[in-house]
Amino acid sequence: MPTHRTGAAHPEPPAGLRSRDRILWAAASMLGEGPGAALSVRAVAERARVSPGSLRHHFPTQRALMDAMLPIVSELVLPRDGIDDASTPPRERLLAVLRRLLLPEGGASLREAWLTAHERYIATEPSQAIRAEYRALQRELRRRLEEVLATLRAEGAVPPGDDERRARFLMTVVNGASVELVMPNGDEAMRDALDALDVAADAVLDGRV
Amino acid sequence: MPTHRTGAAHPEPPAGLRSRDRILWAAASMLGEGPGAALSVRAVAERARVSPGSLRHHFPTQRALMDAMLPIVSELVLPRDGIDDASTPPRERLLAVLRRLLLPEGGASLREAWLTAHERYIATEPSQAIRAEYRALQRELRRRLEEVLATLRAEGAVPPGDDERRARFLMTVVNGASVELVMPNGDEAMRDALDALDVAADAVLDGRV
DNA sequence: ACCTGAACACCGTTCAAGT
DNA sequence: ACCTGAACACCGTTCAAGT
Repeated sequence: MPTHRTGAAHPEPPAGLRSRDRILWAAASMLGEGPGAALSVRAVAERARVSPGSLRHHFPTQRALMDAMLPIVSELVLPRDGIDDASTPPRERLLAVLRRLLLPEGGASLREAWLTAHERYIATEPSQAIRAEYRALQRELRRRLEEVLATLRAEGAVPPGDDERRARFLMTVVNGASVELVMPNGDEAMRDALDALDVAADAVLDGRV
Repeated sequence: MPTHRTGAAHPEPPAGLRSRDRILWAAASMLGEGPGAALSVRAVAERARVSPGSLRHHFPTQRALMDAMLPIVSELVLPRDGIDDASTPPRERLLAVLRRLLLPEGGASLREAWLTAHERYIATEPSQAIRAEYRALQRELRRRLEEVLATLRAEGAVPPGDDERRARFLMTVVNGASVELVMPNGDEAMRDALDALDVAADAVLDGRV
């Protein structure tokens, strides 16, 4: 029985794209085709009209390709900021903050961030200074989250309550979602992570926390 | 360069075991060896002193083998104590399950567990088999969580709703709390982690999710 | 029924060779 | 620097053939 590789009806990369961008385009178009679209080297390379070797030249490992895709995907999913923009609903503004906490700024790789954090804070017994550094960082992030909650509370979008506790809870959920993104979950990981943020945001906005 | 298959020092299956049980024994012993031990057909078959074909005869798919392993593994991690004991309040029972998910059984170190998970799933590019293993394990844990939710729902302690979504959310919170326990937070970390579980459990029990 | 081992269609990665 | 395509060492699965 012949293979399914009939050469038919593959979407073609837009003309004028450089090889590297054709690869990103191909991977994006395949991710967009829903779960089950395996991002295999050969499948992506074929759609990008590029050899496997060329793909490997631009993205030395399959993981590197995935890491390069994350910012692109999240850019499509993430709304713009505007935390003080009272014209956008409070829920959207809170979610935007949580999503930005979840995904590193500037297209940095989430996996890189985890490798660094692991090395620095877990693998080797952290020194007193490093412990302090970590805690200061966490405190700052929580402080900013509390600010956002205070803003929303001033608008009446969040009922009175313990903002610090709420912020801690939201941080925990963000951390959990982050773990699940860096673990070898499937293409549905991003959807699940964002869904967890939705649930947490709703719990806070409804004064359930 | 020669392969690593030196034929050396593989643990031998206990004598007198039937072929099917040798396979389960081999898979269990490999899971117990920590990172890098992929549950591939050939590796398991070799350790079980059985051909790949024979393995496939007893377990028609790799997924079937994993499914046969999971109850064994998850029983070690998540013993189902008094989940059906209706004399203790539902909230306490749910919290007990979440806390057992948070903390490794048998006094094992949470940090050890993280080091292993990091090594196995993040640091080195996980193979297809290891990815599948991780996802199967997560699926099994979530399934057990759904069972608990269904039990509580049958008692009227949890309003009707999407139990799978709730289970996913609870897993995310547990993961987040776990990260915060292993990170160099202060002595308040345990209090905060347990508090996050409280918040999440309340959100679910109140039908807020 | 149980088991063997070769074969098939994949996979990610490496690499000598071209431009 | 960029790209090719073959080759390597895996993977899960199938299957004719044996007992």
